[in-house]
Amino acid sequence: MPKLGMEPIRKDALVKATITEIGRTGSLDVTVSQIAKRAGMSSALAHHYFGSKEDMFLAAMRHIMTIYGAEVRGALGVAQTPMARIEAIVVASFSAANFRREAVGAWLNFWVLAQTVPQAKRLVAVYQRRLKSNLLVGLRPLAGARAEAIAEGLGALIDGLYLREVLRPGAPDGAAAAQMARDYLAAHLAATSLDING
Amino acid sequence: MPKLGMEPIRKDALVKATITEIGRTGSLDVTVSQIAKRAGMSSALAHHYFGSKEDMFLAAMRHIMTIYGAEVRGALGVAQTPMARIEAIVVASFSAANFRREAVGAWLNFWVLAQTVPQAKRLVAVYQRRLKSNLLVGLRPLAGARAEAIAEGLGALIDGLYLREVLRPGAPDGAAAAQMARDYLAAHLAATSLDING
DNA sequence: TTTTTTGTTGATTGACGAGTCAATAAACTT
DNA sequence: AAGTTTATTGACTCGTCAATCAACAAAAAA
Repeated sequence: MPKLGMEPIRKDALVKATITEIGRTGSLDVTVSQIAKRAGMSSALAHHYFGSKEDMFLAAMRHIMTIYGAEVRGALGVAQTPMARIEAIVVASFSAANFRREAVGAWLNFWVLAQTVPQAKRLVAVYQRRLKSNLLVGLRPLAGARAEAIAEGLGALIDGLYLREVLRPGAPDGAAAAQMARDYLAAHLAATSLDING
Repeated sequence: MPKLGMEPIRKDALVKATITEIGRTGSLDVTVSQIAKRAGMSSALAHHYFGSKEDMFLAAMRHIMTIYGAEVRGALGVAQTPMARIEAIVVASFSAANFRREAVGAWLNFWVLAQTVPQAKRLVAVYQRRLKSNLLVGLRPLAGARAEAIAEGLGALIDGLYLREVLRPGAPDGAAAAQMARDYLAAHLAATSLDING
Protein backbone atom coordinates (compact mmCIF):
# COMPACT_ATOMS: atom_id res chain seq x y z
CA MET A 1 0.00 0.00 0.00
CA PRO A 2 2.55 2.52 -1.01
CA LYS A 3 1.03 5.87 -0.48
CA LEU A 4 3.15 8.41 -2.24
CA GLY A 5 4.89 11.26 -0.53
CA MET A 6 5.95 9.17 2.40
CA GLU A 7 9.47 10.47 2.46
CA PRO A 8 9.02 13.56 4.60
CA ILE A 9 6.73 11.72 6.97
CA ARG A 10 9.09 8.85 7.45
CA LYS A 11 12.11 11.06 7.78
CA ASP A 12 10.37 13.09 10.37
CA ALA A 13 9.37 10.01 12.30
CA LEU A 14 12.92 8.73 12.15
CA VAL A 15 14.37 11.98 13.38
CA LYS A 16 12.05 12.05 16.33
CA ALA A 17 12.66 8.40 17.07
CA THR A 18 16.39 9.01 16.96
CA ILE A 19 16.14 11.72 19.58
CA THR A 20 13.86 9.61 21.71
CA GLU A 21 16.09 6.58 21.59
CA ILE A 22 19.29 8.46 22.25
CA GLY A 23 17.64 10.31 25.10
CA ARG A 24 16.11 7.16 26.47
CA THR A 25 19.22 5.02 26.42
CA GLY A 26 21.52 7.94 27.16
CA SER A 27 23.98 6.85 24.54
CA LEU A 28 24.82 6.91 20.87
CA ASP A 29 24.92 3.14 20.96
CA VAL A 30 21.45 2.83 19.60
CA THR A 31 20.90 0.50 16.71
CA VAL A 32 19.25 1.55 13.52
CA SER A 33 16.77 -1.22 14.17
CA GLN A 34 15.79 0.29 17.51
CA ILE A 35 15.25 3.66 15.92
CA ALA A 36 13.37 2.23 12.97
CA LYS A 37 11.19 0.12 15.20
CA ARG A 38 10.24 3.10 17.32
CA ALA A 39 9.45 5.00 14.14
CA GLY A 40 7.30 2.11 12.98
CA MET A 41 9.25 0.78 10.05
CA SER A 42 11.98 -1.65 9.09
CA SER A 43 15.64 -0.82 9.47
CA ALA A 44 16.05 -1.25 5.73
CA LEU A 45 13.64 1.58 5.15
CA ALA A 46 15.52 3.79 7.55
CA HIS A 47 18.64 3.13 5.54
CA HIS A 48 16.69 3.85 2.39
CA TYR A 49 15.76 7.35 3.49
CA PHE A 50 18.91 8.22 5.35
CA GLY A 51 21.99 6.73 3.84
CA SER A 52 23.61 5.97 7.15
CA LYS A 53 23.15 6.11 10.87
CA GLU A 54 25.38 9.12 11.02
CA ASP A 55 23.02 10.97 8.73
CA MET A 56 20.20 10.19 11.11
CA PHE A 57 22.19 11.59 13.98
CA LEU A 58 22.96 14.75 12.08
CA ALA A 59 19.34 15.20 11.06
CA ALA A 60 18.33 14.74 14.67
CA MET A 61 20.80 17.40 15.76
CA ARG A 62 19.50 19.79 13.18
CA HIS A 63 15.99 19.12 14.36
CA ILE A 64 16.79 19.93 17.97
CA MET A 65 18.60 23.06 16.92
CA THR A 66 15.75 24.07 14.68
CA ILE A 67 13.24 23.84 17.49
CA TYR A 68 15.53 25.77 19.75
CA GLY A 69 16.23 28.39 17.14
CA ALA A 70 12.58 28.84 16.33
CA GLU A 71 11.66 29.29 19.93
CA VAL A 72 14.39 31.84 20.49
CA ARG A 73 13.43 33.74 17.37
CA GLY A 74 9.82 33.76 18.40
CA ALA A 75 10.55 35.11 21.85
CA LEU A 76 13.05 37.60 20.50
CA GLY A 77 10.47 38.92 18.09
CA VAL A 78 8.39 40.43 20.84
CA ALA A 79 11.23 41.63 23.04
CA GLN A 80 11.38 45.41 23.25
CA THR A 81 14.26 46.11 25.55
CA PRO A 82 17.79 44.71 25.75
CA MET A 83 16.93 43.09 29.06
CA ALA A 84 13.84 41.52 27.53
CA ARG A 85 15.95 40.09 24.75
CA ILE A 86 18.22 38.30 27.15
CA GLU A 87 15.30 37.13 29.19
CA ALA A 88 13.74 35.74 26.04
CA ILE A 89 16.82 33.69 25.29
CA VAL A 90 17.03 32.36 28.80
CA VAL A 91 13.40 31.40 28.88
CA ALA A 92 13.60 29.70 25.52
CA SER A 93 16.71 27.82 26.55
CA PHE A 94 14.92 26.24 29.43
CA SER A 95 11.49 25.91 27.92
CA ALA A 96 9.58 22.69 28.26
CA ALA A 97 10.28 21.74 24.65
CA ASN A 98 14.02 22.26 24.86
CA PHE A 99 14.75 21.30 28.42
CA ARG A 100 12.96 17.99 28.35
CA ARG A 101 14.89 14.89 29.35
CA GLU A 102 15.07 13.32 25.93
CA ALA A 103 16.31 16.44 24.26
CA VAL A 104 18.87 17.21 26.92
CA GLY A 105 20.16 13.66 26.94
CA ALA A 106 20.38 13.70 23.18
CA TRP A 107 22.08 17.06 23.22
CA LEU A 108 24.85 15.79 25.47
CA ASN A 109 25.41 12.86 23.18
CA PHE A 110 25.54 15.11 20.17
CA TRP A 111 28.23 17.05 21.93
CA VAL A 112 30.21 13.85 22.15
CA LEU A 113 29.48 13.12 18.53
CA ALA A 114 30.89 16.50 17.65
CA GLN A 115 34.28 15.30 18.84
CA THR A 116 34.30 12.68 16.12
CA VAL A 117 32.16 13.94 13.28
CA PRO A 118 33.20 17.26 11.73
CA GLN A 119 29.69 17.91 10.48
CA ALA A 120 28.38 17.60 14.02
CA LYS A 121 31.09 19.85 15.30
CA ARG A 122 30.06 22.48 12.80
CA LEU A 123 26.48 22.30 14.02
CA VAL A 124 27.50 22.83 17.61
CA ALA A 125 29.67 25.72 16.52
CA VAL A 126 26.70 27.28 14.78
CA TYR A 127 24.64 26.94 17.91
CA GLN A 128 27.34 28.53 20.04
CA ARG A 129 27.89 31.41 17.65
CA ARG A 130 24.21 32.14 17.39
CA LEU A 131 23.69 32.02 21.10
CA LYS A 132 26.57 34.35 21.74
CA SER A 133 25.58 36.84 19.11
CA ASN A 134 21.99 36.87 20.30
CA LEU A 135 23.12 37.50 23.84
CA LEU A 136 25.47 40.23 22.74
CA VAL A 137 22.75 42.28 21.12
CA GLY A 138 21.02 42.50 24.45
CA LEU A 139 24.13 42.74 26.57
CA ARG A 140 26.07 45.44 24.82
CA PRO A 141 23.72 48.26 25.78
CA LEU A 142 23.72 46.98 29.34
CA ALA A 143 27.30 46.01 29.95
CA GLY A 144 29.38 47.75 27.31
CA ALA A 145 32.86 46.36 27.14
CA ARG A 146 32.01 43.57 29.51
CA ALA A 147 29.29 42.23 27.29
CA GLU A 148 31.66 39.86 25.56
CA ALA A 149 32.85 38.16 28.71
CA ILE A 150 29.39 38.01 30.20
CA ALA A 151 27.97 36.42 27.07
CA GLU A 152 30.71 33.85 27.06
CA GLY A 153 30.11 33.05 30.69
CA LEU A 154 26.37 32.89 30.38
CA GLY A 155 26.70 30.56 27.42
CA ALA A 156 28.96 28.26 29.38
CA LEU A 157 26.59 28.37 32.33
CA ILE A 158 23.62 27.44 30.19
CA ASP A 159 25.53 24.53 28.72
CA GLY A 160 26.63 23.51 32.19
CA LEU A 161 23.07 23.53 33.43
CA TYR A 162 22.12 21.29 30.53
CA LEU A 163 24.98 19.01 31.34
CA ARG A 164 23.94 18.68 34.93
CA GLU A 165 20.32 18.22 34.10
CA VAL A 166 21.21 14.97 32.43
CA LEU A 167 22.12 13.35 35.72
CA ARG A 168 19.63 15.06 37.98
CA PRO A 169 16.98 12.76 39.32
CA GLY A 170 13.33 13.69 38.92
CA ALA A 171 11.59 15.82 36.38
CA PRO A 172 13.52 18.66 34.76
CA ASP A 173 13.09 21.98 36.49
CA GLY A 174 13.51 24.54 33.78
CA ALA A 175 12.32 27.33 36.03
CA ALA A 176 15.10 26.74 38.54
CA ALA A 177 17.71 26.55 35.81
CA ALA A 178 16.42 29.75 34.22
CA GLN A 179 16.55 31.46 37.58
CA MET A 180 20.16 30.50 37.92
CA ALA A 181 20.95 32.08 34.59
CA ARG A 182 19.06 35.20 35.62
CA ASP A 183 21.01 35.41 38.85
CA TYR A 184 24.22 35.19 36.92
CA LEU A 185 23.12 38.03 34.77
CA ALA A 186 21.82 40.17 37.60
CA ALA A 187 25.02 39.76 39.55
CA HIS A 188 27.15 40.72 36.59
CA LEU A 189 25.05 43.70 35.67
CA ALA A 190 24.98 44.89 39.25
CA ALA A 191 28.73 44.53 39.43
CA THR A 192 29.11 46.38 36.17
CA SER A 193 26.95 49.33 37.18
CA LEU A 194 28.68 49.42 40.52
CA ASP A 195 31.90 49.75 38.69
CA ILE A 196 30.60 52.56 36.52
CA ASN A 197 29.11 54.49 39.38
CA GLY A 198 31.80 54.03 41.95
CA MET B 1 59.86 -13.47 31.76
CA PRO B 2 57.21 -13.12 34.37
CA LYS B 3 58.42 -10.60 36.85
CA LEU B 4 56.21 -10.74 39.88
CA GLY B 5 54.19 -7.85 41.17
CA MET B 6 53.09 -6.79 37.73
CA GLU B 7 49.48 -6.31 38.62
CA PRO B 8 49.58 -2.74 39.94
CA ILE B 9 51.90 -1.67 37.17
CA ARG B 10 49.72 -3.19 34.47
CA LYS B 11 46.54 -1.83 35.97
CA ASP B 12 48.02 1.61 36.19
CA ALA B 13 49.18 1.48 32.61
CA LEU B 14 45.74 0.34 31.50
CA VAL B 15 43.98 3.08 33.39
CA LYS B 16 46.17 5.72 31.83
CA ALA B 17 45.83 4.18 28.41
CA THR B 18 42.06 4.14 28.82
CA ILE B 19 41.97 7.85 29.53
CA THR B 20 44.32 8.57 26.68
CA GLU B 21 42.36 6.56 24.18
CA ILE B 22 38.99 7.91 25.20
CA GLY B 23 40.35 11.42 25.14
CA ARG B 24 42.09 10.89 21.86
CA THR B 25 39.16 9.38 20.00
CA GLY B 26 36.60 11.45 21.87
CA SER B 27 34.35 8.50 22.37
CA LEU B 28 33.68 5.46 24.49
CA ASP B 29 33.89 3.37 21.35
CA VAL B 30 37.42 2.35 22.04
CA THR B 31 38.26 -1.29 21.85
CA VAL B 32 39.97 -3.17 24.60
CA SER B 33 42.65 -4.01 22.06
CA GLN B 34 43.34 -0.35 21.42
CA ILE B 35 43.70 0.32 25.11
CA ALA B 36 45.80 -2.76 25.72
CA LYS B 37 48.04 -1.96 22.81
CA ARG B 38 48.68 1.54 24.05
CA ALA B 39 49.43 0.10 27.46
CA GLY B 40 51.86 -2.31 25.86
CA MET B 41 50.15 -5.63 26.36
CA SER B 42 47.67 -8.02 24.82
CA SER B 43 43.94 -7.53 25.14
CA ALA B 44 43.72 -10.86 26.90
CA LEU B 45 45.92 -9.52 29.66
CA ALA B 46 43.76 -6.47 30.01
CA HIS B 47 40.80 -8.73 30.51
CA HIS B 48 42.83 -10.73 32.96
CA TYR B 49 43.43 -7.77 35.25
CA PHE B 50 40.14 -6.02 34.77
CA GLY B 51 37.24 -8.36 34.33
CA SER B 52 35.53 -6.24 31.72
CA LYS B 53 35.82 -3.10 29.68
CA GLU B 54 33.34 -1.41 31.95
CA ASP B 55 35.65 -2.02 34.88
CA MET B 56 38.42 -0.30 33.00
CA PHE B 57 36.21 2.70 32.39
CA LEU B 58 35.26 2.90 36.03
CA ALA B 59 38.87 2.61 37.15
CA ALA B 60 39.76 5.39 34.72
CA MET B 61 37.04 7.59 36.14
CA ARG B 62 38.25 6.97 39.65
CA HIS B 63 41.74 7.85 38.56
CA ILE B 64 40.72 11.17 37.10
CA MET B 65 38.72 11.99 40.19
CA THR B 66 41.57 10.98 42.42
CA ILE B 67 43.96 13.33 40.70
CA TYR B 68 41.44 16.10 40.88
CA GLY B 69 40.64 15.42 44.51
CA ALA B 70 44.28 15.31 45.49
CA GLU B 71 45.01 18.57 43.80
CA VAL B 72 42.06 20.27 45.44
CA ARG B 73 43.00 18.90 48.83
CA GLY B 74 46.56 20.04 48.41
CA ALA B 75 45.56 23.56 47.48
CA LEU B 76 42.94 23.70 50.19
CA GLY B 77 45.50 22.70 52.77
CA VAL B 78 47.34 25.97 52.49
CA ALA B 79 44.32 28.22 52.07
CA GLN B 80 43.87 30.55 55.04
CA THR B 81 40.85 32.60 54.16
CA PRO B 82 37.44 31.67 52.74
CA MET B 83 38.29 33.50 49.57
CA ALA B 84 41.55 31.61 49.29
CA ARG B 85 39.67 28.34 49.65
CA ILE B 86 37.46 29.12 46.71
CA GLU B 87 40.37 30.34 44.69
CA ALA B 88 42.17 27.10 45.45
CA ILE B 89 39.29 25.05 44.09
CA VAL B 90 39.04 27.16 40.97
CA VAL B 91 42.73 26.96 40.29
CA ALA B 92 42.80 23.21 40.85
CA SER B 93 39.80 22.72 38.58
CA PHE B 94 41.60 24.33 35.70
CA SER B 95 45.11 23.19 36.46
CA ALA B 96 47.26 21.76 33.72
CA ALA B 97 46.80 18.23 35.01
CA ASN B 98 43.01 18.39 35.14
CA PHE B 99 42.20 20.68 32.28
CA ARG B 100 44.28 18.89 29.69
CA ARG B 101 42.57 17.76 26.51
CA GLU B 102 42.63 14.06 27.19
CA ALA B 103 41.23 14.37 30.65
CA VAL B 104 38.51 16.78 29.64
CA GLY B 105 37.50 14.65 26.69
CA ALA B 106 37.44 11.58 28.87
CA TRP B 107 35.47 13.41 31.52
CA LEU B 108 32.74 14.30 29.06
CA ASN B 109 32.50 10.71 27.97
CA PHE B 110 32.31 9.53 31.54
CA TRP B 111 29.41 11.86 32.00
CA VAL B 112 27.68 10.05 29.20
CA LEU B 113 28.62 6.73 30.71
CA ALA B 114 26.97 7.83 33.92
CA GLN B 115 23.67 7.86 32.11
CA THR B 116 23.96 4.14 31.53
CA VAL B 117 26.10 2.69 34.28
CA PRO B 118 24.88 3.24 37.85
CA GLN B 119 28.36 2.86 39.25
CA ALA B 120 29.56 5.68 37.01
CA LYS B 121 26.60 7.80 38.00
CA ARG B 122 27.54 7.37 41.62
CA LEU B 123 31.07 8.54 40.92
CA VAL B 124 29.85 11.69 39.24
CA ALA B 125 27.50 12.30 42.14
CA VAL B 126 30.41 12.01 44.54
CA TYR B 127 32.35 14.54 42.52
CA GLN B 128 29.44 16.97 42.47
CA ARG B 129 28.78 16.63 46.18
CA ARG B 130 32.39 17.13 47.07
CA LEU B 131 32.76 20.15 44.85
CA LYS B 132 29.68 21.76 46.26
CA SER B 133 30.58 21.14 49.86
CA ASN B 134 34.11 22.40 49.33
CA LEU B 135 32.77 25.54 47.76
CA LEU B 136 30.26 26.05 50.52
CA VAL B 137 32.88 26.11 53.24
CA GLY B 138 34.47 29.09 51.58
CA LEU B 139 31.27 30.64 50.39
CA ARG B 140 29.17 30.67 53.51
CA PRO B 141 31.23 33.26 55.37
CA LEU B 142 31.20 35.44 52.29
CA ALA B 143 27.69 35.10 50.99
CA GLY B 144 25.60 33.79 53.85
CA ALA B 145 22.25 32.59 52.67
CA ARG B 146 23.22 32.96 49.06
CA ALA B 147 26.12 30.60 49.36
CA GLU B 148 24.02 27.63 48.35
CA ALA B 149 22.83 29.14 45.10
CA ILE B 150 26.23 30.55 44.25
CA ALA B 151 27.90 27.19 44.83
CA GLU B 152 25.39 25.49 42.62
CA GLY B 153 25.88 28.05 39.91
CA LEU B 154 29.63 28.01 40.12
CA GLY B 155 29.61 24.22 39.91
CA ALA B 156 27.48 24.34 36.81
CA LEU B 157 29.70 27.00 35.29
CA ILE B 158 32.82 24.93 35.89
CA ASP B 159 31.21 21.91 34.29
CA GLY B 160 30.05 24.08 31.42
CA LEU B 161 33.56 25.38 30.87
CA TYR B 162 34.80 21.83 30.75
CA LEU B 163 32.09 20.94 28.30
CA ARG B 164 33.01 23.78 26.01
CA GLU B 165 36.69 23.11 26.26
CA VAL B 166 36.11 19.82 24.54
CA LEU B 167 35.21 21.52 21.29
CA ARG B 168 37.47 24.52 21.48
CA PRO B 169 40.22 24.54 18.92
CA GLY B 170 43.78 25.01 20.06
CA ALA B 171 45.47 24.31 23.33
CA PRO B 172 43.40 24.45 26.52
CA ASP B 173 43.47 27.80 28.23
CA GLY B 174 42.97 27.01 31.88
CA ALA B 175 43.83 30.54 32.89
CA ALA B 176 41.01 32.02 30.85
CA ALA B 177 38.54 29.49 32.18
CA ALA B 178 39.64 30.12 35.74
CA GLN B 179 39.24 33.83 35.19
CA MET B 180 35.69 33.28 34.06
CA ALA B 181 34.92 31.40 37.23
CA ARG B 182 36.52 34.18 39.26
CA ASP B 183 34.42 36.78 37.47
CA TYR B 184 31.33 34.82 38.29
CA LEU B 185 32.27 34.77 41.88
CA ALA B 186 33.29 38.43 42.03
CA ALA B 187 30.05 39.52 40.44
CA HIS B 188 27.98 37.49 42.84
CA LEU B 189 29.86 38.63 45.89
CA ALA B 190 29.69 42.23 44.79
CA ALA B 191 25.98 41.88 44.22
CA THR B 192 25.55 40.26 47.59
CA SER B 193 27.41 42.98 49.49
CA LEU B 194 25.57 45.62 47.51
CA ASP B 195 22.38 44.02 48.66
CA ILE B 196 23.49 44.01 52.26
CA ASN B 197 24.66 47.58 52.25
CA GLY B 198 21.89 49.17 50.30
C1' DT C 1 61.73 -31.11 43.00
C1' DT C 2 57.10 -31.19 42.48
C1' DT C 3 53.29 -28.06 42.87
C1' DT C 4 51.12 -23.85 42.92
C1' DT C 5 50.75 -19.21 41.87
C1' DT C 6 51.45 -15.30 38.72
C1' DG C 7 52.18 -13.46 34.13
C1' DT C 8 51.30 -13.72 29.36
C1' DT C 9 49.36 -14.35 24.71
C1' DG C 10 47.47 -16.35 20.13
C1' DA C 11 43.51 -18.26 18.70
C1' DT C 12 38.74 -18.87 19.05
C1' DT C 13 33.90 -18.19 20.09
C1' DG C 14 29.68 -16.02 19.87
C1' DA C 15 26.97 -12.10 19.42
C1' DC C 16 25.62 -8.19 17.41
C1' DG C 17 24.81 -4.68 14.01
C1' DA C 18 25.49 -1.49 9.75
C1' DG C 19 24.56 -1.58 5.31
C1' DT C 20 23.12 -4.10 0.89
C1' DC C 21 20.14 -6.77 -2.13
C1' DA C 22 16.48 -8.90 -4.33
C1' DA C 23 11.87 -9.11 -4.50
C1' DT C 24 7.06 -7.42 -4.13
C1' DA C 25 3.59 -4.05 -4.79
C1' DA C 26 1.18 0.01 -5.52
C1' DA C 27 0.93 4.15 -7.54
C1' DC C 28 2.04 7.52 -11.47
C1' DT C 29 3.50 8.46 -16.53
C1' DT C 30 3.22 7.94 -21.40
C1' DA D 1 -0.74 -1.48 -21.39
C1' DA D 2 3.90 -1.06 -20.73
C1' DG D 3 7.37 1.24 -18.19
C1' DT D 4 8.97 3.95 -14.42
C1' DT D 5 9.21 5.68 -9.99
C1' DT D 6 8.31 5.24 -4.95
C1' DA D 7 7.49 2.38 -0.86
C1' DT D 8 8.63 -1.48 1.71
C1' DT D 9 10.81 -5.50 3.88
C1' DG D 10 13.11 -10.21 4.96
C1' DA D 11 17.21 -12.23 4.33
C1' DC D 12 21.93 -11.87 3.96
C1' DT D 13 26.87 -10.31 4.04
C1' DC D 14 30.68 -8.84 6.27
C1' DG D 15 33.12 -6.92 9.79
C1' DT D 16 34.03 -6.00 14.50
C1' DC D 17 34.76 -6.91 19.20
C1' DA D 18 34.17 -8.47 24.15
C1' DA D 19 35.17 -12.25 26.46
C1' DT D 20 37.09 -16.97 27.07
C1' DC D 21 40.35 -20.74 26.59
C1' DA D 22 44.30 -23.44 26.19
C1' DA D 23 48.87 -23.32 26.57
C1' DC D 24 53.41 -21.87 27.94
C1' DA D 25 56.92 -19.74 31.14
C1' DA D 26 58.91 -18.45 35.28
C1' DA D 27 59.01 -17.60 40.01
C1' DA D 28 57.71 -19.03 44.76
C1' DA D 29 56.14 -22.34 48.05
C1' DA D 30 55.96 -26.92 49.88
